[in-house]
Amino acid sequence: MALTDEAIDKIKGMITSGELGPGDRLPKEADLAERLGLSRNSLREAVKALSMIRVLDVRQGDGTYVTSLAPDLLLDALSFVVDFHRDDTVLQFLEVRRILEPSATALATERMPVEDIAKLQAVLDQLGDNPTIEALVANDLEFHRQIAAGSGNAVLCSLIDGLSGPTTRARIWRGLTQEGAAERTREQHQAIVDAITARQPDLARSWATIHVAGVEEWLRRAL
Amino acid sequence: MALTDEAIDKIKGMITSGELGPGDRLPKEADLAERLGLSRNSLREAVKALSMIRVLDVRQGDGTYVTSLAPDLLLDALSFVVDFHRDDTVLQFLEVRRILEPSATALATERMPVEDIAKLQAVLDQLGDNPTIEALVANDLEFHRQIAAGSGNAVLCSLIDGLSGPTTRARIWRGLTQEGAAERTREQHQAIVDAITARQPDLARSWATIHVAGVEEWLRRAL
DNA sequence: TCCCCCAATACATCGGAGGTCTGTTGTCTA
DNA sequence: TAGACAACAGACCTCCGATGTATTGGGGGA
Repeated sequence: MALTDEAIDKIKGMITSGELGPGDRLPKEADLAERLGLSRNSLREAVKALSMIRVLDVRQGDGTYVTSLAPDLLLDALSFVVDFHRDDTVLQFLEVRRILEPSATALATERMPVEDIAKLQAVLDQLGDNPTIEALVANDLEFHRQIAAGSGNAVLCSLIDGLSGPTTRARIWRGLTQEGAAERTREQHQAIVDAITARQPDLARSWATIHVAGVEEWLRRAL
Repeated sequence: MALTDEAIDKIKGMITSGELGPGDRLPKEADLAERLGLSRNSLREAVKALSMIRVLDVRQGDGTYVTSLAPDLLLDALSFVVDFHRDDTVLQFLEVRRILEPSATALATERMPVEDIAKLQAVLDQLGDNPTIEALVANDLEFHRQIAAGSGNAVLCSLIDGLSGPTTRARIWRGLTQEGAAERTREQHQAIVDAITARQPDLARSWATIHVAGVEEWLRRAL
């Protein structure tokens, strides 16, 4: 195994063993390099890799710290990864979303406080009459994010959020190529909010399924 | 933005733009560094980060290549990330598993070829009478991996695989075996295989739900 | 024709130097 | 005394040049 990978494992070990907790500061580069028995350059590669996946937070002029290790932070890296995928695998991501999103919506129906439901409605309302494609997509993203957050499960939330990345592009194309899509999306979003407001999980789940399946079906035909 | 991060973005751009495809070889370090306008050391940090998440594959003495970019490769990094989580967030991961695994099992029930079902049964059979914890963990991992693979969705498969990393699983098993849950798990595994063999998706889904929920419930009590 | 050796290639690792950013401290002024 | 400014030290950022090491492919010998 390469020296750098070893260093990564050792730092990982320092964290998982509890020697380093969230928010703790690492020894300075030179000291840590000496302790791990490698050069600063090699150590920096290890630290860079760990900061990429949000495990470490390096601040120039200050020091290197362990992040909060919150699930949403760590799963953030997911969206970076899915960016690399080409159109043919996007369908698989969408299939997974069709599994996750309905469940998240059902959970949100049960757990979401009334005031958050109001915020959800507000998101829908703030969309004007003739929004741009970008505004539509941004609004859609925000809508689904709030529902995912309403599930009360940070892991589920950021997973859905991350998976939505690659499908975003697809939605933009959809908006460009399919005229009635925007209006239908709005209707479905409203139906989901209504179901949540009425506290009917199975109805909310069904609408969410239909909503995602609609995008999926369109994409399947388009490819 | 740091120079290294810029380099990461540029390399990412070279791939997403199609200039570099899966399997392609990158220019050698010195050339690429010059082209991107930075030193070799800084470039190496960028390459290291990208190879961490399996986007690049560096081979000493040969060169640096773009990987296949297959979903399973890229989501592999997930298990690394999951390892950092402590017991309190593991519950959230398990909750997500309880959403994904039943659906994957149901999909596998419909799509899995007969010979793969036989292999699945073989996995269960090859476990002896008094297995070690390591054997249990490995067997459990293999069982669920084969089912996930049977769903025919690589993204779903590696997501499930990554969500309960070996570390997490081992930790859970260590606790479970102390309560003699090994036998119950084996029965549930068998029930899942039976349902798949009978091609009854709803039954398979239910067993999978029960199976995951059992672990989840135990963990909830243990914390 | 086959096999072994070696030179070329490319990544791995190292140590040091100069630059830049940040937080702190000490001083000056109102 | 309170606030603002300047100097300082600590820590990361970037680069350079050199040496070590693994892989590959070609040339020479049997």
